[in-house]
Amino acid sequence: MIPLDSLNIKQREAVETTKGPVLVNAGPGSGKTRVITYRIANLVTNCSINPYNIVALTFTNKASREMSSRISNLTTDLRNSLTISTFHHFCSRILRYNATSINLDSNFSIIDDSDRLSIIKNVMTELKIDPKITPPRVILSAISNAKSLLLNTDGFKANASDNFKSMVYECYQLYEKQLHLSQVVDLDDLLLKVFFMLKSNNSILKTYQNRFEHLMIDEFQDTNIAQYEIAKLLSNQHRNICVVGDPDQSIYSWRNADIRNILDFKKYYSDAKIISLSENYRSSQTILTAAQSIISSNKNRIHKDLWTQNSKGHPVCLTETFNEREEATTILNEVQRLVSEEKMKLSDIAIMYRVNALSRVLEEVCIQNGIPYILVGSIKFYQRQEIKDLLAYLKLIANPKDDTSLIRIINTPSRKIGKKTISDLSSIANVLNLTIFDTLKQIVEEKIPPELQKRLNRGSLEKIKGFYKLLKQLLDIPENTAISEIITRIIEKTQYEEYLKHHFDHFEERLENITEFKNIAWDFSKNNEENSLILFLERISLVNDTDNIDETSSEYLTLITLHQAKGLEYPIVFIIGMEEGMIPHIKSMDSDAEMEEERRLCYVGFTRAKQKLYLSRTFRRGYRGGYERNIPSRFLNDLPKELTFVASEISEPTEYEDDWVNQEYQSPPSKYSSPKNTKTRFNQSSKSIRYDINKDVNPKENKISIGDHITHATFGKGLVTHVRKLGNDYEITIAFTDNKGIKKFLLSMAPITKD
DNA sequence: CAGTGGAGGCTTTTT
DNA sequence: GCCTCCACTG
Repeated sequence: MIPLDSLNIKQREAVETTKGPVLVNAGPGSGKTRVITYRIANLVTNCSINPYNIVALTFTNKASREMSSRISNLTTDLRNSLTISTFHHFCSRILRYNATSINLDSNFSIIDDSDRLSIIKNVMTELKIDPKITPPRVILSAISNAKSLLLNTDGFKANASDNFKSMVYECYQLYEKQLHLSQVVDLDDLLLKVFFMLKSNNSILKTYQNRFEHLMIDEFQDTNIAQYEIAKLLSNQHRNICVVGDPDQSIYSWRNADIRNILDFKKYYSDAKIISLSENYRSSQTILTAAQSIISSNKNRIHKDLWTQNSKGHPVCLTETFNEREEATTILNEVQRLVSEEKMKLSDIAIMYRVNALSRVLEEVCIQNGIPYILVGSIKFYQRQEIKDLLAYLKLIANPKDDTSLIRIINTPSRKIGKKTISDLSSIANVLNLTIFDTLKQIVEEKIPPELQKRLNRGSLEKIKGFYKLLKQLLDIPENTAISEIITRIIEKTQYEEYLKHHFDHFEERLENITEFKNIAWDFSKNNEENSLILFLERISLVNDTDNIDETSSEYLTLITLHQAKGLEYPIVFIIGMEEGMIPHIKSMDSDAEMEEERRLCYVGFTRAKQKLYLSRTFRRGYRGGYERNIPSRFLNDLPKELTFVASEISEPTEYEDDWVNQEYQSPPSKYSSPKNTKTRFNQSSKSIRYDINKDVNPKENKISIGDHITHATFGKGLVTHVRKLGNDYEITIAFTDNKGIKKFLLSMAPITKD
């Protein structure tokens, strides 16, 4: 038996209501994952349900791994037959298993975003749609949106009421035609095709309905219509469906997550038991109250009162700095202080931001200060050019019909097959209604009509024949060859390394990436008995880079976007860029719905913090080349003043500051309830003075500010990283180039000149 | 065909 | 400010 007495009453109710539909409205840190894992353990151990009959669906691989490992901590030996998977993985399996029933090759590959983009660009060219007037991404997202709403081309046509929609419809049709010809699917298809398969094939539907007696969905607020409808279909026989989510943490509506699912759930399952988890185990009272004060301004929301038994904790600290460099320096000083004085580990700390671009300065200052950091998901491994090239070769070996992959590598490494030849080849393929690979085959076997062949001149003909020969050699690699070995052969046959060395400055890094890729392939073969290339490719298509964060390491500071931070927690959280235009983002300002999502995003950020929450804003931020004056984020106005304090000596408005300090925003009065020493200490480490490039106080001071490049008589070139007032003088910190280190000087004494 | 340079663009990105 | 796309030239 699994004891359930460690759960609170509500959690226990959610775990023990095993029959019928259940909706769990779970606030942040209220033990959401705990409920699902205990529920599964309870079903298996206490209710004797066969794990084979249970499925739990998540959104990320990370979440499903976490769930698996937490369940195996509770009970033994049931992970194997349990289905814990992401929606897409789950559907991919169903689709592959039953592919032939819908006229799809079970070797189908899954295309990524950039493949989709290049297909849609071709489609648009064919339809003579100007990509400057209608960006391909717009069409693509319209199609993706349609698929998420379960509109296939026929369904879309019925709704194509205006000019834009009929244009999208034309593109959608051709796009689908190309996908079908290539025997590939996009990520949305995994859901759409499974839905229509289940809907139209009763025997397949019955098989799965019989099997899945119990179905659970994590992060239900993030489901789109397609996912929800699939879940409904699957659970309609046993009706044991349990969904867990938090509408206040819905931050992916721009990816078609649909909050209507929660409302519909209550309507569709009128007998659903609705359980709210409102005790928070994660954050201090102060953090929770601050977060509530942000979210409670949303009008379109179901009211929910969170509470915690945790102590009041530290006040929320707002730091105000002049610009983004000073912001980074101030925050990283505090990070170092937390590590050295408060015995925090770097892995306890995360710095969060709305847009990726904000990580740049943080990175620079981390490097200057020697702080190791992990930048979550910036340049993605599988999106690197060299990896994409090799993947394209692998995909082509698995499925030679895959035109997109073929076109990607037909001239990589260079085989002197240019744009003209490729477009001639595509047009021939188009006329014959064949894939490019089959067209090449026909050409080599001299089976194509001479008037078509004439479109290619003799030179191009020889080159593409050579390419076909190469492809044949790759296709002849025996099927049971280890994937890493296949990669090695591809590299040999195409002389890919020589290509890299010849074409790129930083080829060493690219070679390292390839080695890493081979290692991944090797690991995969080791852990999967069937050495299937298709499964390997599927895994990669459905894996994202966030999955690779190593949470066990204590060595690294985390830099992460607010979106990516959902589902994570850290003892210490910094959120930077609390400015109008940043959070809330400027693009969300003309829509109430989007503004509410920004608020939820901010709420998600706040509720990641367990012990201490720091917010930061700047007066000016160098962003996109400009240097903008910033108004504090409207969300700061919602914070209870008694819970916050401002760690800044530069926030008091002066005569030349007035124009960029928002009139509405007032610095909190100094009677904060914060422990005095906390404030003082933090201020010591951030005693940066306000300096203004326009102000003429001292001619020398005017010359030097953070970010300036200077030359020192002894140490040479360097970058000013910090300026702070020291008596009547200024202490400046300079990071020198050529590994000469970081040194501090008195401005009046230092033999420096500005470059 | 390949390599360069200027113009324009720009949130977030679970799978 | 940086990256991507394309148009032009060798």
